[in-house]
Amino acid sequence: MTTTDGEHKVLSALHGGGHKVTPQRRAVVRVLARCHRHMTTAELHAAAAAERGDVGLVTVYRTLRLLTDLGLVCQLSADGRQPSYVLRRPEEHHHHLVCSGCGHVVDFTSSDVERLEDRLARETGYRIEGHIVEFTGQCPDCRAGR
Amino acid sequence: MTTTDGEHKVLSALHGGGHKVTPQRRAVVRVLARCHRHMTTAELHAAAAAERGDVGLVTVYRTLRLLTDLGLVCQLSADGRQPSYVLRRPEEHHHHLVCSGCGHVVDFTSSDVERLEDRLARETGYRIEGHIVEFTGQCPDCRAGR
DNA sequence: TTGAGTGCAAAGTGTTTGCATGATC
DNA sequence: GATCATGCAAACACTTTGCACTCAA
Repeated sequence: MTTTDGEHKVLSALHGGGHKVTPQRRAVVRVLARCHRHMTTAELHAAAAAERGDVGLVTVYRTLRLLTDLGLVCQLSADGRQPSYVLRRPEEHHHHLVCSGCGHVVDFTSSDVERLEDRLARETGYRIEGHIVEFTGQCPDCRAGR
Repeated sequence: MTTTDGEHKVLSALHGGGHKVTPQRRAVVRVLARCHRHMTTAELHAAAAAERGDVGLVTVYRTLRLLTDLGLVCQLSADGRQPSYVLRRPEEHHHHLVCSGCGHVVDFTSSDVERLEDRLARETGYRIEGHIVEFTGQCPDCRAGR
């Protein structure tokens, strides 16, 4: 039963924030930490329940909300209907490039986005509050047919 | 009963595509053409029904789906939960800056996004297929307190 | 005239909430 | 031991679908 860095970091943050570290939360965090794919609530529930039978779907919803509020997890709006989630790895502000095949997520930062934001503020008079910048594509593996 | 350019363009496109131009569709298109705000399905339904009593919510859903498929309307994923919609005004590929106060939408194009896309493709080996780029902020009016 | 379009009601999803039980700190 | 977390079931919110009727072309 190996413990990844990311997993440990999240559990510490939970504990430090006065939140209880329960087996269910461990299971969800472990799943998130182990893969670099984005997952929907339902997928996470299935994976977490495979580790520990007693992880309810409702708990997964509540855990994801908590982790998102704490800034430990990023919510991806992209793709289609349901939001999906990935562990937040870089400390600084970043964006995501998501593989439409396997769901693998690449984090990246870009001064282009900040520059664009400045330009928009200047030209429109808006005070920019936030943005969604997400790219989708096929990763090298999926392009090669696995 | 004034008819805006946008309204006319959309109705022509509908007709040209072999779709019927019904009073209900007219009402939805008119509402969309008259304002530069993004609106949810429910908001559009309320506004369209105010013009003509007999516009059902289901028809609004179906009309928005059709218009989106035809590329006449843009679906905004941003904000919170439900998607919202705006008439597609520029012909070319563009992005949106949305006011979090009044919902006004500014269309813009940016070579920064294309540049970023190229860089990502080069550095990650991904074949980029699409992106979501949406900014939110407060428009000058809303900043001034209306 | 005729098939696309509409409205209604019902069914489908995905998510949240109320409440009693259970486990962490 | 007190409190926060969990699970279940029920409630919710949004969207889609089945079906008979209507109307634009």
